Amino acid sequence: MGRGRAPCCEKVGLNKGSWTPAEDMRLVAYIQKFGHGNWRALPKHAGLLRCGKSCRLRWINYLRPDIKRGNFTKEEEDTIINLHALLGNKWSKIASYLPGRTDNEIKNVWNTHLKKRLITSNELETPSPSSSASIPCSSSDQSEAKSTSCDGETETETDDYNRTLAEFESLTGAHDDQEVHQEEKIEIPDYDFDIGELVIFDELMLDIPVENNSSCNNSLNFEEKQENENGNESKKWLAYLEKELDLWGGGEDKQEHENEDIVDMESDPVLSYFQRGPSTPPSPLDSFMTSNLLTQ
DNA sequence: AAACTCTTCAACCGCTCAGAA
DNA sequence: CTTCTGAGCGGTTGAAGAGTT
Repeated sequence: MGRGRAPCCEKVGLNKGSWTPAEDMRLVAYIQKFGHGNWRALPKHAGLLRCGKSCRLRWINYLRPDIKRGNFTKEEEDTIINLHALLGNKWSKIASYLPGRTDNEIKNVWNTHLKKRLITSNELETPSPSSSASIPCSSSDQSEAKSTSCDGETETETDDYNRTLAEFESLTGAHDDQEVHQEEKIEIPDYDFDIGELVIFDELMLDIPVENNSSCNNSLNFEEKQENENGNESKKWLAYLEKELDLWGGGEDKQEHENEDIVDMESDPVLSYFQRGPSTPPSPLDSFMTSNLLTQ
C-alpha cells in the first residue's frame, strides 16, 4: 500500500448511525451460521451496508449472547473503581474482569457515574488519590496510569501493567482473564470458520449483488457435528434476541420495516422475518434457520 | 404545553498493535 | 527487517430521552 492509511472499508453508500432490527437480525443470523472469521469481509457477505468495523462493534457491544444488560451492581462498580485505579483507562482489560460487560459500557459508566461519584467523594473527604480503593499504588487520573510506579521510578509499560495486575489479582483472588470468564460465561456458538471456502450468498439466500466473484466462488465445508452442538444455543439466542429487540411491539414498527429495506423481501428470509405479524407462527427466520442455517 | 438543558449511551473515528507476507 | 492488513482499543460525538424551568 502507499502512503497513509487505507480506510477500513469503502465508506461510500454505507449505512451509518443506529442499527435497525433488520440489520441486527441479519448480522446475528450470519454470525450464528458462519462466525465472524473476517470482519472486513463480513458485511459484504452478509448483505449488510455497513463497515466491518461497525459490524464488529455492534456484535461485541450489543448483539453477543453473553452480554449482561441492566444496571451495574455495587460490586461491579467497586471492581471498576479498583481496576481503574490500577490500570487507568484500560477499558478492555477492566471489562475482562467483568463477565458480560463490554469495554464500551464500562467506559460509559465510568464517564457518566463513577468519575463524578469519585470526584464528589474526594471533595468531601480529604483528597487522597488512592482512597477509593485499598490498593497500594493508584493513578486516579485517566492518562497517567501507565509509566510511573509509586516511587516515581520509570518502568516499562508492560512491567508496570503486570505488577499492578498481580496486585489486583492478589486482592481479588482472580487469576487471569480467561479463568475469570470461564466461570460465568454463557455458551456462545463458536464456529470455526473458513470464509474462503463458501458461497455465502447462496447459503444465506441473500439477494445481493456479487461484485467480486473470486472472493466467494468456493463451497462451504461445515462440520455437521458442530452444527448440532450449537443449534440449540443458536435458537435460544435468536429467541432471546427477538424478545430483546421488541420487534413486534407495535404496528407502526412493522409498517416502518415495510418501507425501509433495501433487498427484495421475498428473496431475503431475514427481511421477510420482519414482515410477519406477532401472531404468525412459525417465524420465517425460525424456519429459515432450521432448514437452511442450522441443519446443513 | 413548550422550550431549554442535562444526561446517557450507541456508534464513529483515528490510532496502535500484532501477525503474515 | 520492512511493509501491509485486519483486529482491537480508547477518545469523542451526537441523537434521543429525561428532567427542569
